[in-house]
Amino acid sequence: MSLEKSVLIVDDEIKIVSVIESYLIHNEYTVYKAYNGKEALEVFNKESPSLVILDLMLPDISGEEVCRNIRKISRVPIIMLTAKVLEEDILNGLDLGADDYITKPFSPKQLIARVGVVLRRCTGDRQFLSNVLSFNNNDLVINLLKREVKKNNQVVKVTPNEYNILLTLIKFSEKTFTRDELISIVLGDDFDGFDRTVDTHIKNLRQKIESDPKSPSYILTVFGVGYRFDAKP
Amino acid sequence: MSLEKSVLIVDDEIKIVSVIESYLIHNEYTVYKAYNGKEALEVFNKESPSLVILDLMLPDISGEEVCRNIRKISRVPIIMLTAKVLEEDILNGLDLGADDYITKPFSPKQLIARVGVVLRRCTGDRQFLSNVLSFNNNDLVINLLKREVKKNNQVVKVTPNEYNILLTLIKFSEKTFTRDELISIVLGDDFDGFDRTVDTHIKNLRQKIESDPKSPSYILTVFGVGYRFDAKP
DNA sequence: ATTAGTTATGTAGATATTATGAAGAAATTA
DNA sequence: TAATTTCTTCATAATATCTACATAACTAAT
Repeated sequence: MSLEKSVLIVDDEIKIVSVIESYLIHNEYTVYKAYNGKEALEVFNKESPSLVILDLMLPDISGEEVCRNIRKISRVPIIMLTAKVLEEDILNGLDLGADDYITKPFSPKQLIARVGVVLRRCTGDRQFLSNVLSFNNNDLVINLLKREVKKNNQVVKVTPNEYNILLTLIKFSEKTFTRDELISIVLGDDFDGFDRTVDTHIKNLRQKIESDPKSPSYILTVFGVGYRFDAKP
Repeated sequence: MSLEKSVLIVDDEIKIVSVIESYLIHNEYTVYKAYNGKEALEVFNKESPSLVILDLMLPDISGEEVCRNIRKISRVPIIMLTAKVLEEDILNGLDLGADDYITKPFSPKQLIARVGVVLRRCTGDRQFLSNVLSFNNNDLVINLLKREVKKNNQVVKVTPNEYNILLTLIKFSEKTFTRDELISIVLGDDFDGFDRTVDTHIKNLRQKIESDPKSPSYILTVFGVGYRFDAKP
């Protein structure tokens, strides 16, 4: 419920739990512990951890069963941790809704790293990660799925032509486009208008995405030729 | 960019690429291939795949470098695939922004399973956990079993087409749908009517589920493109 | 510094897209 | 079959976007 990240460790081997715990605490996670399946579900319901590390060999209910029960009510990230190395077991684990599957003996460092990766993936601003282009340290972010452009974390409304011009420039960042090329790509070959129309779209785009539209840093003018996109990493 | 999922495989071993490819195709992924780092970046820019499987030992640019370059502009999920088994390498890989790290020799089945896990986490199409979806603090509640929609605790009657459009929008929350996409999903590909019919359904839906249909907060218009659903679960 | 050519920019009419209400057609139900 | 509901189309109003043009600012070369 709070901002801090918490992890529930479920394993009946006290030693393993305490090793993982110390690594996690060292990395500033809040830690909850459970030594059997029943306890795991209780603690889970009570504490709503941000992630669960789940051993599959538990003295009472099986880890798989615990996983299934958690999945009925939550999509919390689950990392399975087990001595079972059979292909079948791993596939089954992933199929049950696990987010990662680590076999014992394992390296605590790697486990912590994977905890970080899974959390980053699951909590990181809930965007559709694969469909996002971002430039200049998230100064300019384009969500391809939504067709949405964000400048400095603020949504800016771009028109269809503006969006298409921007995406064309970005897609071939290294290339300088002439006005005619942009027109034929964005407006179609049968556009019989004036090529300076592009200038107006560029002007409007710059107003929206440049920090200083007077001296643009994304959409650069190539004098005598056209425009190109330049993204700082 | 569409509903289908695509994977870019980057590996210089042709045999490995083709094995992975056949598994992926069998699981209905679209596959792109690259056999070196330069090609990988080109294909990546051109195709915007939903996920990248990246070998770290490439003949030209190192896989790490490719990963860094992709991460400059995209948060696409990356699964690293390599013969390096040193702890250090794995930690380094995860640190570069990889979403998973699999060592060779690997099991294709497990690789595919992990692709699925990562995509499940990163992409929009949510599999519904329960039979009830609720948004905006129960302002809008949809009971999938009953096919019932509640606005502000009041049941509102929605027609079959309205329900299907709403659920399609929700299922791929945040994706902007064109009218034609909605028509082909909801009314079937053999609908030979007018795409503006969708507008009327949207209008009617908004009357039923929006607090202020004049300025909708659930079903948003994306000018020149179509509509999308936007709400906190 | 001058000049010819090019780009930047504000504005406004033209064009395109979306919202909306109403009505007939089609489908469903009684 | 009649009654009811739902779907589709259409017309029109309300918005949003596009384009062209005029003029200012800039660039490169003489």
